[in-house]
Amino acid sequence: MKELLEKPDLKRAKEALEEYLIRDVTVQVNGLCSVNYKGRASSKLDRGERLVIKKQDSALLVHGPENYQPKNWQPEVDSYSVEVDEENEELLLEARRKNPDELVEIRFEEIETVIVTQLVDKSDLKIRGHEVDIHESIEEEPGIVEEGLKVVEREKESPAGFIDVFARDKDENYTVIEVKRNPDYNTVLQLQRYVEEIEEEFSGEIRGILVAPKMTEKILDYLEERGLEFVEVDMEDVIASYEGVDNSQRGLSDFGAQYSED
Amino acid sequence: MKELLEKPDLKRAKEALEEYLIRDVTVQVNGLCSVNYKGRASSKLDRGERLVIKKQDSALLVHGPENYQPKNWQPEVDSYSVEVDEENEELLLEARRKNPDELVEIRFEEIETVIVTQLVDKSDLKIRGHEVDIHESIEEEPGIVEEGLKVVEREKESPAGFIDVFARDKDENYTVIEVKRNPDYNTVLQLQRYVEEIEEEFSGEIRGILVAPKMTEKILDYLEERGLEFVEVDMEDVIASYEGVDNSQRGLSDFGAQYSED
DNA sequence: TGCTTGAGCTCGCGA
DNA sequence: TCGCGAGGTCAAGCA
Repeated sequence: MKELLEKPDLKRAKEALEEYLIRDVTVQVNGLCSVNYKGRASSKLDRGERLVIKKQDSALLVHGPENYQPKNWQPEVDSYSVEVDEENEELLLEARRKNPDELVEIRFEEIETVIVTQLVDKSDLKIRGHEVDIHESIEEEPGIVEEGLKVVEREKESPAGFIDVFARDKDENYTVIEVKRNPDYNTVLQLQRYVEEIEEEFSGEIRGILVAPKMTEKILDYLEERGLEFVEVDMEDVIASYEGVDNSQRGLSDFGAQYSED
Repeated sequence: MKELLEKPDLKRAKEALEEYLIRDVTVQVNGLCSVNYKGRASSKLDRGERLVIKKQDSALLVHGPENYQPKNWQPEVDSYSVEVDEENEELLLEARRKNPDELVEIRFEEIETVIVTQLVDKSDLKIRGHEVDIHESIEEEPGIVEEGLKVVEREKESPAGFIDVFARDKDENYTVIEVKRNPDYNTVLQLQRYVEEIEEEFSGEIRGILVAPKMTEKILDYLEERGLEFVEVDMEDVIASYEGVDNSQRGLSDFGAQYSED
């Protein structure tokens, strides 16, 4: 923690905010305030006790006592300014933003606490079932797509672009695999282009498989008209195989131990 | 403020959380934690310093150092549980939810601060520029759409549905006004139907005006092909006229006073 | 309760 | 930089 102020007067709060709002820290302010927003729409929030958060990328959140969503916000702020109006006994915090041109004004009458921290979070949210994860799962466990499949190359370059997974099936046929979470007509055309490229390179019958967690009837027709195939991956399979990917990063010796902890 | 703990040990933190998570208070926890989510999807958030907020309606937010949106969340939680694992020296906070069946697990290794407040906020966010507000603005100030326009009826019933605003222009021509924030092809067809209905009822040339804050080229063509018109309302105009609507609710005698307070 | 639609959507990807 | 699509979308209105 960098700083913690309890019931600071507005001048003291202003000093802290001026110092920390522009720095790469997270600031939490609890206090009685009213809020005005003007920009893409316009909103007015009457006085009430709220939690105001400035994040390290300058995003601003004004949270009321309820709801998942903030009452008022600014995804990224270009410039902050802080003023104390001694006459009205209020602290005015302005968060301006261009493109779109927006302004959030927060008028504090009382400030309960100011907390300044620097959050360190190198990890990223790994949502499983996303495209890149399906790739990894297929590389790790090609049996998800088809028994006997052996991955030759991943992200293989071709004149038409990068091929998600390039493999050979149990009969040694070259196979192009395209992975999409939400396949559409364009996905089919792209896969077709890849197959044509590979047919030129390897001069033979090349299979093309679209791998996705879901499929529509129309796109399936479109796919089959072009001699291409579809394999549905169950999200559960992908997640299950992904557990292994996660743990394999820790080295094989303690793989069993890690796994049994779950 | 109800309570503020600085660097509590996990047992002390558990006591506080058990007491306050289920009560109608807002709890902010800064600490080093990892998060698992399983439900509609599945996600894993490796250890990192985060801001965890439990709001008064039991909503849960896990904020990282960046972005407007939380890394992980639960809009409303059915039940919380808190356990301390003394062996692993961690505090496990579970937020369960049914319909959909979801679970967020937060494992704290260190807790920097726990802040408990009760936020009181009776005001509501009034977003202006929404459809209903544009209606009100037009009724209040028809000049926004066109000079000399007089409103005859609002929400006029017709066999094709309710007409947003029914008016006469400065030449006494009947005019059908359809208001949409995000107009599409269907909006055009609806307006056309209204105009046709009114033409039957009043047997004459009827104007149809689509009023919206934005418009695309294609929909504009579609509109004009049908002899209909488009008026762009600037959000600023709507908001400006709306100030009057707001204040008029207070009664005329103190209108000036209220207005000058802004 | 379930479905549909809008959102100050936000966010990320690709052209 | 802009446009398009996805989201654990969320949230409100309505059948």
